[in-house]
Amino acid sequence: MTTTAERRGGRASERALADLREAILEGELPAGAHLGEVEIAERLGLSRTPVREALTRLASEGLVELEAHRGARVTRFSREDLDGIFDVRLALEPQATARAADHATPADLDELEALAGAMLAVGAPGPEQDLDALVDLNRDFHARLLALAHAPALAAALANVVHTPVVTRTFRTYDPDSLARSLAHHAEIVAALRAGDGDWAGAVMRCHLGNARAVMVGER
Amino acid sequence: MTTTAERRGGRASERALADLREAILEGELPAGAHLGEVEIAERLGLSRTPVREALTRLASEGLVELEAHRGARVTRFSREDLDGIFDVRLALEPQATARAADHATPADLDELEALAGAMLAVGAPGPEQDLDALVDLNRDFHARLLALAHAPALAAALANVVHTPVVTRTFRTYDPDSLARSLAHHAEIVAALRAGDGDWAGAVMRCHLGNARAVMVGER
DNA sequence: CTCCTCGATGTTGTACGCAACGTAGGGTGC
DNA sequence: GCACCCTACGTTGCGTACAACATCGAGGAG
Repeated sequence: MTTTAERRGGRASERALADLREAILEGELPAGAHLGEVEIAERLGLSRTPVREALTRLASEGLVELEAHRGARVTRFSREDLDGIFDVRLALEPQATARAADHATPADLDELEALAGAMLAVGAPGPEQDLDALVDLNRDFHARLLALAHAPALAAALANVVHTPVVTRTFRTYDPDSLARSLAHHAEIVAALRAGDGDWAGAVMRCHLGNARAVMVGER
Repeated sequence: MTTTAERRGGRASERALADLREAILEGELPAGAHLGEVEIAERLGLSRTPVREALTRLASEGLVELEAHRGARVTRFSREDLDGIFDVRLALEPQATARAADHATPADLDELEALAGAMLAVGAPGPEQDLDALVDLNRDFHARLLALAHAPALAAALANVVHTPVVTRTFRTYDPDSLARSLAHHAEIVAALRAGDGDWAGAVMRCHLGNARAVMVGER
């Protein structure tokens, strides 16, 4: 969501960026892994140039760390880092959610509700449960919500720090109760937006983040 | 303050980044100006490669916009953009200021006080007034304050969006009363921190930003 | 045996060259 | 006279080659 820089490089550069990001977020490239430019270039069938550009961007997003003449490493997120990220989210996302109430059209709300519904269906305990699908749906939901706020600076601040995917990489760490709460929050946010009550929506988002923080960061 | 990515490229790349950033913030490269890679490369006596890397980073910071096969342009900030930036600052900087109260040592406070004092001296009306020096002092003050919060994620979120220098490019737009208030706020923040009162310090920062917003954005 | 120095090796940093893409201008057809 | 197409130009995107730097290992001196 580096809005403008994202659509550079018709093909290769963008592909390298997307592939690397996915590999990191998917856990395929574990935290602390060394990323050699040639290694990645060969792996993707590209030259070093676009790979280098992709690494530069990932570094500015904070997903990798660059050390001069020593290559790049996948960033290691400590418990404190994660906690700090939740501080930022709590400072910004409720506000964004509240603003979404002023801009959301009925069509927008229908889409959000569909996502929330899908998450409830996919996340319900039982043999049909698919926690991986949940990750994508969740990402979509939050992204759309953020877009509805019509606050580009706010969205940029979040995008460049939160690494939502890192934080929301998996729902497997959620215990059943927390997961149920999380899914219910999405639906409640839509309800609040439908009611045009930004304060309510923002409050739900705060609950949502508090719940997530407890799961991911643990005891404070 | 892209902490890790900043110290890449022993010489040329970093130089290009710094020079370009300064040129943009100084107004030497006006908003909307077209930035050709070869043009900049020749101007700095470098190859296109480091220039290209610098442009990529500036784009991810939001200072320039990249259009595929069409080059880079200096970002144009609208009034709404500026307003949105202040929303982010108001959401994050008071919190950071409050946290600084927990970490600041007497030595830190002395340095902050020195900066605040220098600003009062340099900013006082009269023949000695130097509004340009004020910009650097102000940048220093806010940067140190942010560092004292010990909240890297928060600092990163701000750095990647606020472009403090863009916002604080000049104090010439301040009327005498607003300027006096602004300078007094710095001193009051130090006082609040010395008292160990994070809430107070955060409140002053909110005032500080509200005052600045009124000057820079105008009527809401 | 330990420490220091020096070389070998692999990496990143930079420069340059070619190809692809977008744009603007002139020319032609209607 | 106007609209459309086609060509020529300038730009960026990518690949490759070379140079600079950092690290690690071996060898020798103390």
